Amino acid sequence: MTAIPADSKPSADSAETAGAGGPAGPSGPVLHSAVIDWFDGHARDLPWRRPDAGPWAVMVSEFMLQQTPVNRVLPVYEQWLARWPSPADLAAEPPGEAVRAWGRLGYPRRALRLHGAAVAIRERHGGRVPSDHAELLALPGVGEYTAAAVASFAYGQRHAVLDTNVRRVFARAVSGREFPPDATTAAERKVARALLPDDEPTAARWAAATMELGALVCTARTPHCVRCPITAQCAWRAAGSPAHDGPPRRGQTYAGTDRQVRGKLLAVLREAVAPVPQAALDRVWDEPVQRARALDGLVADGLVEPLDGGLYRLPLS
DNA sequence: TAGACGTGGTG
DNA sequence: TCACCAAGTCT
Repeated sequence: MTAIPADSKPSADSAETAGAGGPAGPSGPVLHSAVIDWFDGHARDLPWRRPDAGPWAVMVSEFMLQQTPVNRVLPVYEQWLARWPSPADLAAEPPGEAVRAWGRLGYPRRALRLHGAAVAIRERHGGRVPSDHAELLALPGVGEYTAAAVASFAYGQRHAVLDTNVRRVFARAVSGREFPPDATTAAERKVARALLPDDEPTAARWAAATMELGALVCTARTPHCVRCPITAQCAWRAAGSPAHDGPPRRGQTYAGTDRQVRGKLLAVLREAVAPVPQAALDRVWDEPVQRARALDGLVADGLVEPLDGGLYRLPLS
């Protein structure tokens, strides 16, 4: 079976779409149908995908899902939207409340940025999550992926949505490699654009479907090719599923790092209802230089507010 | 552009 | 057990 060509034309090219199994390989629409039909039968019932989930709910989910598994997001997401059903509701509270409600999701700067995005939405967009990609991109915490995801999932627009799942699916199916490059490349964007269905609703469906395929089937550790709807067209399979070559992929160290210390410090402040004395923070880490550096970093990031008398709390502004 | 930035589940 | 991994963004 012919693998998906890296230079696939958009499906508008009727000459190519007409002949299934033509010389250029599988046509776009065939590929789209295979993945989207699979999605129709296997998509998880996630709250941010339900009809009652508006743009704000989608945006909240996208922030929380950055580098964070679905299962850990679910309970925090539910509480968050119950407490702050609109951007204005969140914007009306201090940023520290967002950090507190973030709980142990990790990367708490996301909470600060989501709060900042809510403020910006109130100030610049009349309290409505913007639908324009450039306006989304201008919000704090919204990068290339999140802007495309919100525009696509919340507003049904046509955007190349390149998250780690989609990048892995394309790396395998199109490029014949086990893993994508460390950082998103122009070549990956080109592939994603080329494979994007022409009409908006189908493109939005395709974006969600390819993400789900990567999350459930074309997984990083042990891909379930037997259950894959496009296994017959996968370049990586066709090549015999070669192992990743080249330099080892960047690992994440954590134990003993500033990140760990920051996490411990912030955990104390999240649980506290009143300003916390320095001494209480000193207990979480015994190495004073690293501890001070971590605390300074949290203050510099706006995650912690220092008060007079050696007291600290989550930020009121 | 490489590295910082949390946390916890898992093979 | 312990690296690896999870819907990235920012500098």
